[in-house]
Amino acid sequence: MFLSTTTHSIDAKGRTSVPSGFRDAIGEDAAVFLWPSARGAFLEGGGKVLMESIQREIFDRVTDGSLSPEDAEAQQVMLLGEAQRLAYDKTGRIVLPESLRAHAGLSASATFVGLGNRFQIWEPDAHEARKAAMEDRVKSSPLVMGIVRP
Amino acid sequence: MFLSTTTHSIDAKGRTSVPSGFRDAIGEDAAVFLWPSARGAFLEGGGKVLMESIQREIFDRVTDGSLSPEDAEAQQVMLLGEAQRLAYDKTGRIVLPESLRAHAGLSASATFVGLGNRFQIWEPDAHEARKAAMEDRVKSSPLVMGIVRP
DNA sequence: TGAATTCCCATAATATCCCATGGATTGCCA
DNA sequence: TGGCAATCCATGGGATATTATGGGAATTCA
Repeated sequence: MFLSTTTHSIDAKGRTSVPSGFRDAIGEDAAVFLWPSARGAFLEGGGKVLMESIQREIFDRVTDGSLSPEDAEAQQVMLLGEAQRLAYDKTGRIVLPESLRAHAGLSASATFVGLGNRFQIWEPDAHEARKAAMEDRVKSSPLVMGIVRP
Repeated sequence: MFLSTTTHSIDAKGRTSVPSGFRDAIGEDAAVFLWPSARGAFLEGGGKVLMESIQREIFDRVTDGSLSPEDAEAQQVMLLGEAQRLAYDKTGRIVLPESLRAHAGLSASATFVGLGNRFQIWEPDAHEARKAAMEDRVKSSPLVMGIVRP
């Protein structure tokens, strides 16, 4: 499970460390999958399990009729087509390709945000701003804590 | 799994490199299978596994009645009949036959787009245009990233 | 024999590996 | 429970391996 938020530096070679907790969550296949979010200037990602779920969910939704074949292909192009598999080395680092860095406006450092089955990568300042917005929203949203099924 | 989008040059001999990530996804049988798409000016393709799935799916759909024998034969003629098996050499290159290059309008370079279990090959500019259209479609499409079933 | 195709080698750029370091945390034991 | 040692983690830098691609030699086919 991808949890907590940490910021790591991006060195001259474009390398950054995948948080060690994230690596534990990924397991066997020592790689993260990243793609530019269609919803904003940040990256979305996960492990092999997530990519396979996404692939299957798109397929299943075409089968059950909740997604047209055209929409499905659009999703595949923008998500699978834009995603990259980045294997990390023994020290847990990946090289962030220039295209991904550009999409998220990353330069000196990157903030990894765990969201359970997936995670996001933000430019640190952008994440601060977005977190403030999220905080307000939580205050006016239905209570989640306390009604979680045991 | 076929992922990400990369553009490779086509040299004077008609050669182009199969993206290294695609070669990893293909495995043992060092070859790609390509055919002209019936849906537009691009090529569709995959590995041996994909071809076998397609063959089986056509068969199964005739068996369960969701495809008439006549439609099945049409699919076979246009897909299996037009497909070519292209083995890549030690450096990972294939020669794109003239007929395929013509169908997709390829000249100096080719854009490989990974879509999970299969991929497409586009003329780079055509792919740019198509991607822009897909982006719009994704924004108004029912599937929202971030709610993928765990 | 000529044209096309396949094979092999060369190269530059890039990505990956490996070792090293310092800081922080954890564990251990008196 | 204080403090020392061991471990883990993030990160820097140099060495090594891969990748994409060009060009020439060898082979095949008609």
